[in-house]
Amino acid sequence: MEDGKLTVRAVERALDIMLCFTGASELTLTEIASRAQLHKSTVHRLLASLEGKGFIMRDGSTDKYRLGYRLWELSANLSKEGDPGIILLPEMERLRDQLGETISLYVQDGLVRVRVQAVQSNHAIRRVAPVGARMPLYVGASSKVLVAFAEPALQEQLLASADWPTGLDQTAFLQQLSDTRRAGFATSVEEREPGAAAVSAPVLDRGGRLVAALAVSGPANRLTLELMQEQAPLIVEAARRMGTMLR
Amino acid sequence: MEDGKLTVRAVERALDIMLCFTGASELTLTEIASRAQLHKSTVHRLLASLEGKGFIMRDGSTDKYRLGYRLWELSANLSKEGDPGIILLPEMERLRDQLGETISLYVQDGLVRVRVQAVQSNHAIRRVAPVGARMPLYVGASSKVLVAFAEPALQEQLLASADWPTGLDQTAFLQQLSDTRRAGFATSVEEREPGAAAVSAPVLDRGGRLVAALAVSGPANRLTLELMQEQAPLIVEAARRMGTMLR
DNA sequence: AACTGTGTTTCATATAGTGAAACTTTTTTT
DNA sequence: AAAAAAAGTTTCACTATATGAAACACAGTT
Repeated sequence: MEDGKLTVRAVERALDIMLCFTGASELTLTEIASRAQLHKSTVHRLLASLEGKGFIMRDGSTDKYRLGYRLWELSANLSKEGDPGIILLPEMERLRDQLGETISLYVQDGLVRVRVQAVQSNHAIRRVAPVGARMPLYVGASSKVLVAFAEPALQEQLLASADWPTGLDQTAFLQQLSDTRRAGFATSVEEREPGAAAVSAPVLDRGGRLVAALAVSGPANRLTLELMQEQAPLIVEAARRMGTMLR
Repeated sequence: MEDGKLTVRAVERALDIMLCFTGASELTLTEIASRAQLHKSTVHRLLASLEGKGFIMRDGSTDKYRLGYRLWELSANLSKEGDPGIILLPEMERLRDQLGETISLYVQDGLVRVRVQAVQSNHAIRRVAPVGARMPLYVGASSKVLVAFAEPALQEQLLASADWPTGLDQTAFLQQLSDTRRAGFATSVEEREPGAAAVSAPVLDRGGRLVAALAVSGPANRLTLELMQEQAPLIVEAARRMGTMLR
């Protein structure tokens, strides 16, 4: 073909089908066909293969397709001691106790970020509600970290996206990315949410690949820019330590 | 071919390659080829496809292949609020507080089970070490649950396995599976570990599919058979509630 | 330098995946 | 209830496409 890659089309299509489920919990065959730009019968065959190995399953009542638990089983292989979301929790709790603010962990997914783990500043009860929340990659400290340390292709994709907010300056954004790479962390004050501020540092695996962004967030009147600059080394260090826990 | 399934061979092979990583964190191309019974060049092409989509990555220093973080991202789609290992934690903590014993969550993976989450009876510090531990599917309360409620194919595979322990009666094992299905839970006393006992109940998703086994374990002198029978309904109910939290 | 072990690329071959269309089942509309 | 529309599934001829042998590169050993 035209691209120089030595690759298997059927496999890429099957993986694309799984990627269709980012943001959508269940899809019908025709929805998948339309999203992945494939013919119904092709999708049907690929789904049968995915389902047979447990990567896709069907909802008993709605008969729609959804991701299978095999993915969870395999993701337990990503860190030394099992599920990364679990293994990174103690370090996040330690940081929360140290700084007294809410700690979040984000991963990039397409052109959004997903909060995969969080511990609240409130010491009493763990608020699990916001885990799973999806936010744009355009604004916020963690977005800057996730884009700045990602592969360059993501930046281009993001800037070229049709969803880029009108009135958001791309040159300034690029400058912020460059600042983030140099400093090793990013801050944001009332970018995504009025009255909120955050500091964020990258969690890199042993190969130096970006895995997630660790963020400390709180009310802007408490988390001043000065305080965040001061606390940044602690957050960078915690993120570094979390990286070493991954395989 | 001989089986009636309409499926795509290349895709099944690619998925098999990912499944090679259960128990092994990193593998070389030739190791994968040998495990999956495929030719080097086939594996190479399939790996290139998997790597391109982030399902496989290469370790920077050793150059070996390992699973990619895309799997973790996708597994966040499996429960309503993100990573299942995280979302199920509060319910496990509640049960621990109620019964005062260690609570574990196991998923089946090939012919072993993996502890994907645990909360210790010790209230002070969460002991994260045993998460990720792998145990045989032949013995223990959770093994019985995982096999009893799995698809019948697993039972056959397990009984036919070359690793079946000599001196372990298959008829008795099948009887225990049948008892487990009828009762809705399983117990074990000093089966896997001397001096230890456990009760286990299945976590089923809304479609009734087995996802995991929830287990309460402790010293056999405290967890008598009578006490476990008495506590079983609580564990069954907690496992049921956990199932409803999954998508 | 010869050697075993990796990972990678090339290339002829026919297998194996493809998509149009036919067919069945389910859901919606009349 | 009947008709129509949509979703899911299977069949099948075709050739595009994945395959594996072999050859190539590129380490690390001896």
